[in-house]
Parts: sequence; structure tokens; C-alpha cells
Amino acid sequence: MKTSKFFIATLKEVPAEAEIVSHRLMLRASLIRRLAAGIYTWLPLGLRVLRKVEAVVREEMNRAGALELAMPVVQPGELWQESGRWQAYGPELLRFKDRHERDFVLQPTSEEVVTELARGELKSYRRLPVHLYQIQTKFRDERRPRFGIMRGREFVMKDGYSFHADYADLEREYRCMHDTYTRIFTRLGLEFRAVAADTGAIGGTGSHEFHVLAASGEDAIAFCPQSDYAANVELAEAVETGNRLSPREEMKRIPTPGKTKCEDVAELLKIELKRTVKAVAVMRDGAFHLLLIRGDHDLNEIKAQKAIGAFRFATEAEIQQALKCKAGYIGPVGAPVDIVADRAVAAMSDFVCGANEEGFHLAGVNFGRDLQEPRVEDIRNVVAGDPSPDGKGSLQVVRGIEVGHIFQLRTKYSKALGALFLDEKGESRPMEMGCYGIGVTRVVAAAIEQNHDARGIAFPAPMAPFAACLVPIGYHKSPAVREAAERLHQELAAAGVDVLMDDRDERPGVLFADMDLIGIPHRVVLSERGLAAGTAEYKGRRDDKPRDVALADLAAFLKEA
RNA sequence: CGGGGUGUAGCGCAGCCUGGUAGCGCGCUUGCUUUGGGAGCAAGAUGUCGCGAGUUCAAAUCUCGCCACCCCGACCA
Repeated sequence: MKTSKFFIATLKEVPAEAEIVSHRLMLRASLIRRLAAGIYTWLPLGLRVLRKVEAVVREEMNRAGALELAMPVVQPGELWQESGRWQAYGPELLRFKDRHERDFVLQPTSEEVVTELARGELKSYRRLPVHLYQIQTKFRDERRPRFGIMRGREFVMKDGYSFHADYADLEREYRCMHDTYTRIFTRLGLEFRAVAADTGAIGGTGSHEFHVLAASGEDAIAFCPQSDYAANVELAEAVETGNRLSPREEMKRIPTPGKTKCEDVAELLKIELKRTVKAVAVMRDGAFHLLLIRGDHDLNEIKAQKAIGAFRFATEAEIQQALKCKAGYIGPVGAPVDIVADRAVAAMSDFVCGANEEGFHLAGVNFGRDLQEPRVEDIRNVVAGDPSPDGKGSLQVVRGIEVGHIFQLRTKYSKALGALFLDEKGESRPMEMGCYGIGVTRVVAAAIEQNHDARGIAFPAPMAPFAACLVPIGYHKSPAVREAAERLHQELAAAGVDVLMDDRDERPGVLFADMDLIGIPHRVVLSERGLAAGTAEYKGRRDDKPRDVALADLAAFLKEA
């Protein structure tokens, strides 16, 4: 491919819409252009990247025995009513009517359609297991699309669905997919981690997320370097190993005017933040609860909801009414409300907390003596250094971008949609199901978050838009360079190297800058100087310095690189 | 949806407060020079100033309404 025949529209300046680096670079490198909020055109260069990711995904899914099919993007609302998701999905599901006033949706995922297919076709245990997948455009009307392609409304997902006669077989396929995803992300050259995850609204019994590690990731994941424990922080259990010491101080009331945060109080009293306790006021079914969290910890809302049920944060007025005190000074001592303490709080003695009196905190507070023993639950986020729940070391916390998610759905959809089969005994049973997703478009953004530098994108080779680029210096001036470039271009193409020759009539600096920006892994520079010596100059995208390679060896060299 | 912000040339922005000829940089076109890391000079082209009302002799500028987009919070591939 020659640049003059291709579509390169790099930008020196970044459109103001872009916040994170992958979004900026994708716009600057002319991979994508925005059409509407969360909706993007994939330009020819970007589409090449997307197709390469798809190819790896497809190969590995096929290798694992899954079968590709294509289901409709537009799906009848009727089917979604049957599964119950017409009501359950909420406004993220884009709905519309056809000319006959019939309800339709743009599919955000295809459990309904694939299960409808299975119930019609797979009536015997002899036909199971089956794993069907597609790589296709999805639409979710996100509350807030952001970060370009990272969280778009329209995106490409690989979604696979497996059907099994029993749970053991589902578990086998689930492990197979875990391995397959590991192969996919490894082949794509990404640094990633599989973590245990919350099953969320989809339900089911087991779930893992695959995260590409990147500082800009929206998720926090906890893992143990000494073992294979890894979990989304949403889920990771906080284990408390400390034992509560017996009280040594008397409880006393301390003036702390204007100090409403644990940090402020700790600083005023010159004590460690972890000796303070913060009280979070929430309402559950109209009942006021105080959640106690150690000053240096954060509440984990998901775990807390699991522990005490769905809640919302109390309003200032509700706090006033329940505790006769302003937020910022509330605490558990003498509070006539339900109190739930995090495990770490339960292990504290002589701590500092709000006094339920504006401008005052209490110090030297102890459970059992100054207030009742609280109900104890695991309701905080784990932090780096916490003991691993498997008892084999301590946790580290890193940030990640979720690019894949696998679920054991069990029989949720097969029951709802009546996907039944006859087993060996002739009995009718619902199929066991698994579902497996990869955000293909998101993988591209995540890869860029993880692989870039000041000059632009440094694509991992398997997803680079071109494997190599040829930069002739003086293509339009020097017949020798031009001839050599044309010859080499053909030679490389014939040798199966996906090569882009930059034949634009621009100064070398422009060519170098663009090739660096779009992230092509290998660069070959041709010049009169080098030709005279029978060499070309080679530089890897991440290399500091170039080196000379004999022209005759180039094709072999690049095939190997 | 709640909170904050922005809409002026393809992109990045100034002008708006204090109403009066729409500007700068990049990019684009042409010519000359230049040619190993985003060139220089010269000449050009490109605008419903987001949309609609209102105020005014006069609106990019003031007022109101609408729309779009971006950023921060509850979700997900």
C-alpha cells in the first residue's frame, strides 16, 4: 500500500473533545472521527487495526471450537419482553417502532435471540454442547458516553453463548474460554489480568473479567503476587487479621471546630488517620443506618449493598432528623440508629469519631464500653498491603480497563425463554448456558492506553495497521531512491509483509512523525546514502536508535522481526 | 439524570465584559526556495459566528428559549 493511495489524515493539534490519551491519539492518527456522542466512524487506518484484533479473536474462538454466526442487530421487542429484559434493561436499551407500530430494539447483546435459536434447534442432549459467537456492532444508549471509543454507545463486541446439558460441561467450557481469552490477549501483546468479578445484573454463579492494565483504567483490581488470587476491588474480600486491644484511654469530648473530615481531625489531634472512624449515613427502606469505616479506608457500596440491602445515601435533612447533628460530626456513640461496622473498625480500640454534636469529636472510644458491639460486615474497599483472602501474601491494587467478561449464566435465559432439551432419560430440562464477551473496539483503545509515548501510538505488532513502513527520502527527487523503493515495496509485499510505503512529497520529518504517530512497529528508511552502501536503515517503533540492514536481507529480516 | 463548562473557517483558539468592517495559528491552493525529525518567503481560498426569537438604527457581542458537544458522579465490552 502506498500512502498516496491510502487515507491518512493525521492532525497536529488535538480536537478539544478528547480527554484521555488513547482518544487523542486515535483522532490525531486518523483512526477514528466522531459523528455524534459516543458514535464514531472508523477510518480506513483504524479499521485495519480493528480487523486485526477481530482476526485474532476469531482464530482463537474457532480454535476453541466455537462457531461463528451473525444474528440481527434489530431485534423484536417481543422477545425482550419474554425474557423480562424489556423492563429490566432500562433506558440503555434503545427501543423504537417500525411502520406497523411494532416494538423493536437495537441489540446491546444477544442472549434472547441466541436462546430463541437454541430452543428451536437444540432439542436433544445429542446436539449439545454448542458454542455460538459473533463479532458485531452493539448499541447501548449509555448515560454518559466518554473517552472516545473506550465507552462509546455504538461499539463492536465479540459475544459468544454456549449451551450445555449439565453444569459440569458448562464449567468445562467456562475454563476453556478462560484459557482462550488468555491466549487472545497474550497474542495481542497486551499486559492484562483475569480477575474474579461481580456477576452484576446478568446473574449466574461465576464470572471473570479480563482487564488490560493501564493507569487510566476505570476499574481498580486487586491481586496477590504470591498466589493467583485476583479480583475486582468491587468484589475483593477485605480480611481483618488484627485483634482488638483492650481500652487504655478514657473517652473524652474534644472540640474540633470546622474539622468535618477524618483527615482534618487526625491532623488537628496529631494522630494517624487510621485511628479515626468515619460514619456514613445511609437509608435502607426508610431505615437510617450508620456505616462505620476506618478513616483511611473507603466504603465499598457494592459489598455494603450485599450486606445490608439496597440503600441510598441519607440527605442532610435526614441526618439532622435522626442524629440532631450536622454531617461531619456524626458518630455511633449514643446514636439511636442501626450501626454496621466494617471488619477493620471492629478491630479498633481507643479510636476517634464524631460526637453527634457540631464542632466536637470523641477520642478514646471503645466498643463494649462506650457503645454496644456493632454488627460487623465487610464493607470497605481493599487497599494495597491488605492480606490476600487466600492467606498467601498481601494484595496489590492496580488499575485496569475491562476488555473481556465471561459468565456462567446457568439457566436464567433458558428457563425464561423455554430453551429445553430432552436428556438421556427423555426428561425435559433447561440448558445450562454461558456467555462470553470481548469489547473489540475497546481493546484498541486499551492497547493504545498501554502502548504509547510522546511521539504517538506504539501498537503491539499483532494489531498494528501495517506491519512495516517504507520511508524513501527524496522519492520525488532521486530516481535511484524511487526505483529502489518501488522494487522493495513489491518485494516486501510479495514476501507477505504488510507494508505501507510513504510516497508523499513531504519533508522527511513529516513522514517520520506520521509513521511514529500511527504506531507502525517497523520502519525502513531508504536514502541515496544508504543505497550507495547497499543498505537500508531499520528502526523499531520502540527503539532508541536505527541500524543498517543490507537491502538483500530486508524481506527476511522483517518477516522475522 | 444531577452538577460544571463550551459552541466563531477542516483543527486549535482570540474577539463577547464595554454592540458598529470577523481575526490569529495550524491545515488547504499556487509559485519559488528548502529537503534525515512536523521548513521559509510570497500570493490566495475557506465563515448561516450552534439554531430560533427578542432588544436595538445596528447583535458573534445584550436577553430569553432550544439544540449539540465536553468534563465530574451511579454502570458496563
